[in-house]
This record gives sequence, structure tokens and C-alpha cells, in this order.
Amino acid sequence: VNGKGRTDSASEATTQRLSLLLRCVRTLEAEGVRTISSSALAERFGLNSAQIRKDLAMFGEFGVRGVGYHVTELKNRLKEVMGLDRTRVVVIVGAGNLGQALADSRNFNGEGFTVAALFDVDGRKIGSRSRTGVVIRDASGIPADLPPMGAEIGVVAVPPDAAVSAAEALANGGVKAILNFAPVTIPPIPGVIVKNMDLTFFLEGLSFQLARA
Amino acid sequence: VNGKGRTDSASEATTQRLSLLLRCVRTLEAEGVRTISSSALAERFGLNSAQIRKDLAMFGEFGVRGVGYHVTELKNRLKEVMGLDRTRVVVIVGAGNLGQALADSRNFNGEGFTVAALFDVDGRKIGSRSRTGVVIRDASGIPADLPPMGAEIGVVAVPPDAAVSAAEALANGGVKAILNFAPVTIPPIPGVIVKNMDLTFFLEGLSFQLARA
DNA sequence: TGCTGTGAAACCGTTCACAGCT
DNA sequence: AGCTGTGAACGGTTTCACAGCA
Repeated sequence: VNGKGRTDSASEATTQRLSLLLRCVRTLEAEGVRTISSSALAERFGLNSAQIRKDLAMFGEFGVRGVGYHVTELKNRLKEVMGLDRTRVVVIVGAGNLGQALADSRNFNGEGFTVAALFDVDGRKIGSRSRTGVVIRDASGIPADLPPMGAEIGVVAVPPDAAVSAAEALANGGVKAILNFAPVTIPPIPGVIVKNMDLTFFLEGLSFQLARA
Repeated sequence: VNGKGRTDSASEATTQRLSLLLRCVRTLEAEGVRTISSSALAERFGLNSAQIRKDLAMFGEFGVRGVGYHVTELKNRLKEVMGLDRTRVVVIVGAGNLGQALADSRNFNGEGFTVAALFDVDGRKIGSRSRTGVVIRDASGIPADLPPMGAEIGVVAVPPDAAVSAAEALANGGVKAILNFAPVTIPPIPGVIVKNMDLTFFLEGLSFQLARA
């Protein structure tokens, strides 16, 4: 809640739409488009113009009546609102296939994020590096190692039975948000945002839809 | 829509809850619990009992008044309803880090799914196998190779600019559902269910929440 | 008595439609 | 004239509360 009376909720769905919107705006900017109306945006990317306006209105008035939105300004405002105007440090627990894939991925590096380290319990992996050079450290050092790195986001990419303790170690190390890939519900941790990205749910969701098609 | 007047919608949220419920029920079964009421289930796993009953009621009446649900029966009914009582064949396009991680993952194998093949354009990878033995084939053979495998689900794990054509190739090969990991919107394909699992959205979502905490 | 299944109520997010600014 | 920003209507989902069955 801020002083101007806007900015209340910001639901899950809104959040996703803002990410999508940012991607669209980047595309437009790359094409050299200077200005765009909510309806043109909606038509181009298959969205709803009223919803775009509602979503944006949450963060102030940065459209120009009779004209639309200035593309570059819109992009910067979105990045700012989403906290992408600075780089956040990410650490990943679990240097298995998935953990290394994430550490090396474009998503987890450029544009607001850097992966500072991988952590694992496997002595053979500790000390080596991922393909793009992210160091693999000993998982027992998590609470002590994170503060100097300034890690804000922790990713859990370990087997199910190790997930909860990995999350706790990350929380002890001071991360403020956790992205969990293990098919396990992480119990709530005070002061930490936990987001589950359970791949099982997505696959089972598809299966479910296929079963009733 | 079926003959008994139930089974209409089944929203996204419902679908996810059913997956979660199945996981909970499996846990209970492993603990040897024979029977459980919706309120006990709700309390144990932090859910809402009325919602559990509503979700289940969509698929018939399999609770016992005054008692609750029989755990094993509930599990079997859920598996059936979600189409997990048989094994679906999955193929993955993109044998990079992520593709291989998925091919070898527990999620994508046991419990209703098997990964039959990986596909890639890189000649050095073609013909080799993933760590757990999934063959890597030439991506140009997708449309021809899929039908004999009986592939129903395709996973897109390629760089952004190759994602749309990968999805089209999968559709031509006859898959009925696609799970897309590339940060690109796949245009709708008639007769194919497309689900986007954009990792960028999840990370940006966390950043957004951190920015306003 | 105890719990399910379900109509009714409350809630939330989306869409509509227009007043008002440029 | 054109488009934003927004109050009001709508539709869907969640929660409540209870009738009815074991």
C-alpha cells in the first residue's frame, strides 16, 4: 500500500501478465516502434486492451491520452516496477542435471539475475564448475557462504527428500525468496517467499486434459 | 460433459489441486492410513475441506457419509480421472542441459509417463544417449519418427528462435499436447494443447514480489 | 453422531463502457 | 478525434452452512 492510493493486490495472474507485457514491449522496441496504444498491443499479442490498461494503472499513469504509451518509457517503468532494474544474486542447491541446466541458462543470467554458485553434497562435484563456469560448493557451507555473496534468491533442485532441509539452509543463509523444483511442498518460512514450480503438476495437468478431450 | 450432469469445467486451479491431492493421498497410503475425512486431509496438508469435496464431487460420489474417503480407492479414482492409469509416451526436442535433465528426471518417467526419445539438430549429439539411456535422434526426423513411438506429449526445450518450428514439427508428428520451456509464446495449434512453463516468468515473479515487500 | 454432497453467499478477477484529458 | 484511466456489470471460483445419508 503506497501513498497515492494505488498498488493494492497484484495477483499471481497479474504478475505473469506483466512479465509477458515486458517481453512484448522489448520486441516492439527492437522493431523500432516508438509509441503504441493498448488496443494495438492487445491485437498484436492476443491480449485484452482493458486488462493491459488496468494492469498498468496499478503503478501510476504513464500513458498519454489520445496517443498511447511511449515504448521505451513503458519498458523502463515495467523493469523498475518488477525490480528488474538491478541485478539479483541467485544460488542453486543441487548440481544435478537440472541444477546445472538452470545455472547455465540464459533465463537465470542476463536481464536482472546472476547465478553466483551451485551447491551440492557430492564430494566428487564440489570444487568443479558448470559448463559456463559456475563454481560448485559444499552444501554444508550454505548458511555461511550466502551472506558475502548477497544472495537474494535460492533455487531448490535436489531430490524430494532433501528439499525441505535445502530450503531451510537457504533461509538461514538469508535468501528472501525460494524457487522450488522438487515435487514436495515446502512448509512456509516466515519472511521468505516460496514458489513451487512442480514439473509433475504441469505434466499431470496435460495428462488430465488429454484424458478428457 | 457427461451423462450424469457433472464434469463441466475443470479449471486450471482445480487441475493443480488434483495433482496435489493425489500426492497427499499417496503419502497417506504409504503411511498405512485406510480412510480419511476431507477435514482431516485439509488440516494435515493445509487445504480447505469444502474445496476438496467440491473438487472430488466433479467426478462422482466416492465418499462415505459419516466416514470419509477410502484412501486406496480415492487414489485409484484420481489416477483414473487424471489419465494416469496408463503410461503416456513423451518426446523431448532439444538435448541441451535442460532437455537431458528432463529426459533423465523421475518426474518424466515413472508414474504415467516415459520418455521415448530426445531430438536435436547437433550432429555431434545425434546417435548418443542421455545419462539414463534415452537415445538422441535427428530433429529433422521428428514428424516421421513419432507415430511409430506413439508419442502423445512433446516437450520443447530448445533456444527461443527454434521453439515455434519445434512445436510445429511435434504437431506434425501427431502429439496431442506440448509443454513449452522456451521463453516464447507458441501460437495456438488446432487440436493440440499447448502449455507454457516459462521459467523467466517464475523468476521475474519472485523479483516483483521482492521489489514490493 | 459425523461426514459427505451441494445450494446459496461472498469474493475476486475480468470485461465493458464511458467520462475526461490531450 | 483518439486513447487512457476507471466505475460498474459480469462471470467464475472459493467459502459457508446445512440438508441428508451411513
